[in-house]
Amino acid sequence: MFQGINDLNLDAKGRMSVPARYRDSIQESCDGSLVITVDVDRCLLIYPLPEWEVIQQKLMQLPSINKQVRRLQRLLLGHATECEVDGNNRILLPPPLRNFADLKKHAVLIGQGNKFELWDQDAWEKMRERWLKEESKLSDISGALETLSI
Amino acid sequence: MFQGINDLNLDAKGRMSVPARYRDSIQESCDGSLVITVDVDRCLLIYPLPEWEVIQQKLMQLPSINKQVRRLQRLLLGHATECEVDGNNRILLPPPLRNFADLKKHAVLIGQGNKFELWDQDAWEKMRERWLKEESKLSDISGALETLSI
DNA sequence: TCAAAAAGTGGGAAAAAGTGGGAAAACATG
DNA sequence: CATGTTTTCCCACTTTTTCCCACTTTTTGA
Repeated sequence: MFQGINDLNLDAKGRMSVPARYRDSIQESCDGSLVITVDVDRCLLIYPLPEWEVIQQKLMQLPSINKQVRRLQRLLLGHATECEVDGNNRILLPPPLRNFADLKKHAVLIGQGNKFELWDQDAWEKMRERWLKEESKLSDISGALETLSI
Repeated sequence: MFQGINDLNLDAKGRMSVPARYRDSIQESCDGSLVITVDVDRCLLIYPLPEWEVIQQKLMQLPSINKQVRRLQRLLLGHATECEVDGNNRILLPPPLRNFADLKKHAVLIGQGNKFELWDQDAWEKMRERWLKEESKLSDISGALETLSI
């Protein structure tokens, strides 16, 4: 179960060091084998390999005659790349994915349950500001959130 | 059950000392394991670990295809960070969270039942003034508040 | 009012994490 | 097949984090 936010720096070679607090958990769940792919919000998604395999199955079972499905398959399956954590607890981000998410030096890694999201720092902060503004404008919530008490 | 308001100072390393009156209760309910996350009002929320786990379950069971749900998950799960009370009864606030709530030296800790809220002092005072003004303008209340008797 | 205890605060040293970069290996190119 | 480029692996240095000690201030109770 991944959660929490981490500011981090990519080095000149495009490597990202895995925050210490997730190391044991990653080692245990996938022995350092991760799968990185893209998200429609222009960030990267990082799954432990076994978790990814579940998602992959689900995606492939969808009816690919459907345009929206086909698009999602192209994005997620098409960009999925397996990466290993190296001896210094870093992962090398493949250049095409790095470009997709517009990752420069400053990045943000966010735990999201079964996966991580990796954002360019500027992009993340802008997005977050937008959400907070929209959230505070909503005078009322609807649907699934109506009974949520935090 | 946490209640009450406390002025407190963060030290240069971003540590906050836990007010003496909550210590026993925190020790008992979670053995010093707390989870800190963010609130849409730009303060931090501090839960005893077992309390947080309930919230976490609720959040993860929501349909993440829903935009508003996804946003809430990103904010709450995405920022949730486990922290331990140290030997001197302090907790170290992670820098990304400290920045989010714009916490400087002077802060305010507010008991809110199953959790605490932690505000920057200036932000808290401004916010409170605003609420009081708005409240006095509203001639009537609606919805969930209609049957409340205080 | 004073002394003892508790709470709050500052800061230093050891350990861990993060970072840069070089050399060897693998790959690609003419 | 030789040469130049990229990739991978690993070493070593720097920075950050963690843990703990000690001092100051506040509270408590006699």
